[in-house]
Amino acid sequence: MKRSKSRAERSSLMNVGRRVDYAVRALSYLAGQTDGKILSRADIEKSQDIPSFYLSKIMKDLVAGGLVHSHIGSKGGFTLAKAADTISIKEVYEAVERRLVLMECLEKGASYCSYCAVCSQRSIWEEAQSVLANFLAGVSIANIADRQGLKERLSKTTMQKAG
Amino acid sequence: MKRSKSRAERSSLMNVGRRVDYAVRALSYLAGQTDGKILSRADIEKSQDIPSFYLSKIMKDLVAGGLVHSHIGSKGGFTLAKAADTISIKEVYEAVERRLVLMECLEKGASYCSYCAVCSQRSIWEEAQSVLANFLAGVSIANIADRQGLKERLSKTTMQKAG
DNA sequence: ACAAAGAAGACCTAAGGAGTCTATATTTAA
DNA sequence: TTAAATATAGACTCCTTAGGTCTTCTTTGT
Repeated sequence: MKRSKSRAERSSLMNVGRRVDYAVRALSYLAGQTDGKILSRADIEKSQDIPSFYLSKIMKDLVAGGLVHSHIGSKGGFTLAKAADTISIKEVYEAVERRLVLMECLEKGASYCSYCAVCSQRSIWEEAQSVLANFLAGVSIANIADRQGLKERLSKTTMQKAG
Repeated sequence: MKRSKSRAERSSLMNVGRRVDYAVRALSYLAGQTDGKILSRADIEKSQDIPSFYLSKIMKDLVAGGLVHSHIGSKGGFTLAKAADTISIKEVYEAVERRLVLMECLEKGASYCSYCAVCSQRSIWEEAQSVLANFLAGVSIANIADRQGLKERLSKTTMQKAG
């Protein structure tokens, strides 16, 4: 019974691409709402210039990761599941991509590289990884949403797209 | 006149894959030689369990990056171009992959994301990137080659492959 | 009942990573 | 002078993935 690989089984390399970008923007936008207002996918997509429908896959991961709540049905949408200052960028990355791992051998061990047991590179990447992970664990969505008054700019201009 | 994209123009995302792994192993192996002995591609490939011919593309990048010297012709091969303790892992990464950049917007700016000017995520990834880059700039091939006596193990056992 | 949402997942395209191989230029050794 | 050994350069394949689009089903508010 063949089944497609889940996200977690796939390549475990660092990839900070559009998914992460969109996820952070969506979460920041939700964080900027007053009294936990429910926002629909289409609303978020429009305000953040995210391609139509693409966000649905990302929000699903954020829901599964416990970062947002979804509200099904008419007038439904999304809200943050916890305070913005308790959502770290590391969490976001891991929710929408995969565990934060720099090199495959760090997850797969000898099944990836038979020299694993005597490898002197391994500890280097392990350290590099934790340096990075610790940094990202220390930055929250609130840090981003508040930074330089982004919240105000967002609500005032509705982020009109630059030329 | 169409030409294929150079490595530098391609996706600029972090990718610590086989290329980097092989490059580090090859350099460590060269570092472990006495009196700058010349080693052929095939020799390095065998000793480090790197797929046949694959190393040629990697060594080309390391030569271009000034990390190794090549010696063409019979009895030719490769030697380090500078002392192992002056070759950082960051240099190696950038020689065989691309500039160390976590998120595309950090290189491409507004051509990647039109919100670049008001983006509050940007500085986060910028900081994360420099945290990582600084760490990798502080680790050298010599650190890896010497670590836990790898040099001795390599020369003694010629790295017999595990089961 | 109906409309407005999310959930789930199929589908497509382009690009990139990994690996293989061949033709050519260059150098050493016999 | 010739043959062997070697790097150089690049074509080529295979497969996976990122990004994006769309459709169908289910749930919910009015």
